[in-house]
Amino acid sequence: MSSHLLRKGYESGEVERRWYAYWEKEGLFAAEDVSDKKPFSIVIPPPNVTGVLHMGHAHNNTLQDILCRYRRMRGDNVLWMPGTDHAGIATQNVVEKVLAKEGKDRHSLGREEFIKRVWQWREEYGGLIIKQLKRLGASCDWDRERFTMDEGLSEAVRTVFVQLYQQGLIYRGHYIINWCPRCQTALSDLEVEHEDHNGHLYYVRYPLEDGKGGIIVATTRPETMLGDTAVAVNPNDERYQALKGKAVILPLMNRRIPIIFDEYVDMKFGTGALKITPAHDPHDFDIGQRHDLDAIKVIGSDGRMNEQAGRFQGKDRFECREAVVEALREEGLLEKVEPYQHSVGHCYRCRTTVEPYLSQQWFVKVKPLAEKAIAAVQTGATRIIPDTWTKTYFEWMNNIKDWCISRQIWWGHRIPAWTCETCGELIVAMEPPTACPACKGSTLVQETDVLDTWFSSALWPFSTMGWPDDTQTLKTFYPTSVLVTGFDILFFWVARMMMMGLHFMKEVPFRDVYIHALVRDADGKKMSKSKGNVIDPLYVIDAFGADAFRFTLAALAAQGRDIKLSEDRIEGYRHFINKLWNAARFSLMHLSDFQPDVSTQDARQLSLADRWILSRLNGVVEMVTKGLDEYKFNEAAMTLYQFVWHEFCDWYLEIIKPVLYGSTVSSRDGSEVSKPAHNETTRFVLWSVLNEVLRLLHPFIPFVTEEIWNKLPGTEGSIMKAEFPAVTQERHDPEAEAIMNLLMGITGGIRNIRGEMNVPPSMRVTATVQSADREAREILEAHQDIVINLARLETLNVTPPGKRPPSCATSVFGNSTIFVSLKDIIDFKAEQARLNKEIGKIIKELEGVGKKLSNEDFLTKAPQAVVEGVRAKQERLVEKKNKLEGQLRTVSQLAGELEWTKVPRMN
RNA sequence: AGGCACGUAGCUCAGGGGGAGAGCGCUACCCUGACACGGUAGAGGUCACGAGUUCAAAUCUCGUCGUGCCUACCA
Repeated sequence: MSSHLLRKGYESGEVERRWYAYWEKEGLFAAEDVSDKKPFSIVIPPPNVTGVLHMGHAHNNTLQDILCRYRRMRGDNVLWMPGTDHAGIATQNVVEKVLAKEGKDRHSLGREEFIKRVWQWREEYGGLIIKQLKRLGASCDWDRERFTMDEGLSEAVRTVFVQLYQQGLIYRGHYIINWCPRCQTALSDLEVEHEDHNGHLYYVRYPLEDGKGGIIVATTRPETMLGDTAVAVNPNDERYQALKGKAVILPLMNRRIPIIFDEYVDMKFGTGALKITPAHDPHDFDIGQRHDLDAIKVIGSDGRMNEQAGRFQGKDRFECREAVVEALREEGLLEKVEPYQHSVGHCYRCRTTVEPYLSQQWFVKVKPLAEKAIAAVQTGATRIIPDTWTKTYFEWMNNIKDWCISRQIWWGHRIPAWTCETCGELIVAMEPPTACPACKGSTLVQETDVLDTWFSSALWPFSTMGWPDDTQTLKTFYPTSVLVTGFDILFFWVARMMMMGLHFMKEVPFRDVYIHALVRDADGKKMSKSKGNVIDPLYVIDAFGADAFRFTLAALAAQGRDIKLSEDRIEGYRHFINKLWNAARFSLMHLSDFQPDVSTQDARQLSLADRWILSRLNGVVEMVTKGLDEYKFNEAAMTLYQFVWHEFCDWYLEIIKPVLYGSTVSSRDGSEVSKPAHNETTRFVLWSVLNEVLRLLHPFIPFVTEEIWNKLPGTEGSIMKAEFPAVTQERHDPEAEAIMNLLMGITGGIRNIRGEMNVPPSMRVTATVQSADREAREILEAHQDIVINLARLETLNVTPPGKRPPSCATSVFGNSTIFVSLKDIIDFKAEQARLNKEIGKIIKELEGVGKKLSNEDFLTKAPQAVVEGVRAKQERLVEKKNKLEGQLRTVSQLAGELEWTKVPRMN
């Protein structure tokens, strides 16, 4: 028998590379477009091409991989569709930075040339994250990898755009949008991140035109006053009734602007008078529309004051604020300044303060689309898990506003719209038109804007499968089974996929949406490069192995709570991988010449331990299956951890060692009895439990399980092709579990005494178990080997209740009293203390039980079974207490007698 | 401002109306022929606080405090 089947410690690096290459080569990740098998599909949340793998990706993809591997083993036809996202703004920024280093910018290159450079960049660096996903073990069908800028996906984008336009669900118009002066583009509402900001509330006096006093307005942005075209008050505001039909002179600009009356104005805020800047505030814009006011833009697209700003032209908007305030102060029009906290929007890409900006943009009218998306979740066509996110989803969907989809950047899907130079006709079409349908003019200029990246992402579940063609892939795999994603893109992405999927496929894009937690650092802070608290997944994989990393993520993935990740945790789970490795190493030492098909099942004579471990395994299969089916990854992972470490290793392997080694044990009368080498059954059980454990664990820790699997006799091919274990009712064996519980309890009692009384592990002692229960006695006698072996006994005596053996420490388990003979080494004082502690615990428990049983209401109203249970417990406790107190009396007496003697104590 | 989570052992967290759990850490003893990335035993908790429902509350309800997060057009 070779003891070198496995190395002493598991070394992940080489194993991972070898098996991943093998899986890919064998095409084990491939989905079948046509198959009799049940389809199971997931589309990957496409990472940015510019991205590098971070903890969020690692977590997200680990969960998806677990599901996919599990489903494959369950016999499903699994499609895990991979790909990346073109990430318009982010990618453009990255390439612009590269250009900047060369002393160029995109404008000097020109649009076409710039886009060429982006593609070049993508060829060179864009695949990085895909390689990193492979390191993690992701079993995506890589032959189907997609990119949102691919020809096929671009066609899908154009198709959707044209159809929505024709249906009146896309429109173009002048509105206030969020503008990033640095990125030089419009942003959607979602791309603006609000942050509280300590600013000021400035009170400014606008003199009345007739010179009779003035009106004071309050504002946080005095620089916008340069573009004011009115002052508004509430029509119900008593204070301002006299101002009807009047006008004020706008300070610094000396422009006459009217006082208007609008219900929007809050009488309780500030002075109840609101300055109106239709070109630089969304609400002012609405008010301006209602009152037919001019919209004067005073801030340019670069964030600097323009020619409309008079003497402030050229100043940055924040410099201008200071200057305006100063000028007002000089003119005596600044009434007061109060500190004021308000939230300010920032660009999600570059953190620049966003400017509300009036410009022509394209929008999707989302209300009609949202209605269907809401209904789909209400009817359960799509489930959101955990359910708590359903409410958030509805909340947002019900208050949804039109989506600004045009971006003034170059990298992205160019909007398929053309304007006729001759007559101004707007043409939206799949292909570039050759002539204007209105005037037949041929000078047509294409829209320069591109679409929001999320517009193409919204089509991902069907565009990746070949839509708008009616492909076999779509027939087989749409709707997808589940979408696994973080809540941070619930609105950005999930909600929009729901809308687009329902509209164009007439079917939800996914049956389930599993929303997982965010990975944070050990202190619960969001990981970010600027904070410097990121843990690089690649570093983790190198240091601890992909399996340890994956298992950690799964084990910590409790629904609805963030994951606080630290290296210590990962190290802890690496120990688990190592434990499994060594359990396998041990098993393989005894299985090297084992032929599972030869030791036929019908000849099996299962021992108690065999029956027990198989019964427990059966329970584990049930729990793991349930856990995975309900997305309770942590429960499945922890069940396996517990079973492998504590039941399989700590108990089963320890119990069968003597059988496997064929060693001798002492029988009750002291004679040596040699264990027959009939260990074929044991070997069979050992083999099958390990075999099944590997299959159960494979979705979580694919590499190490594959490595061991291939060393295990009687297995063929990849573990990926093995069946996921199924519950087998015949293995369920409550009797074996009950018997083992007794044996483990008695063993535990003896070990407790040994530990507490400081008996050296090397010393074998004699134990006596007294029990009035004949069945318990028979069990103990029949299985004394187990207790003798695991409690390190010289001898185990089993008798009916009787005289107390001398020089003993005592413990009680069930209705058995355990005596451990400590001849010459017993320290009566220590034993007294130990018994007192033990009795103290029981008294505490009895108090609680007693209180219940003396409560008349409990006895009459609680279910009969519960009352019986408590009664039985009380009886057990009283009996145990009596026994221990008897022992305490004896020991105290002995301790008193020996007071003068120096009792040797083992330390 | 509103909404949603969460306060359980020193730390990180499971659990979720009738016996307070795990991992890590800690203490003691052990290199026993798979594993010291190990073994055995042990210490440690008014389950945030206050009320309510109930025979019974860590668990359900309400409130308070604290901590996160999300959504908000009141300048």
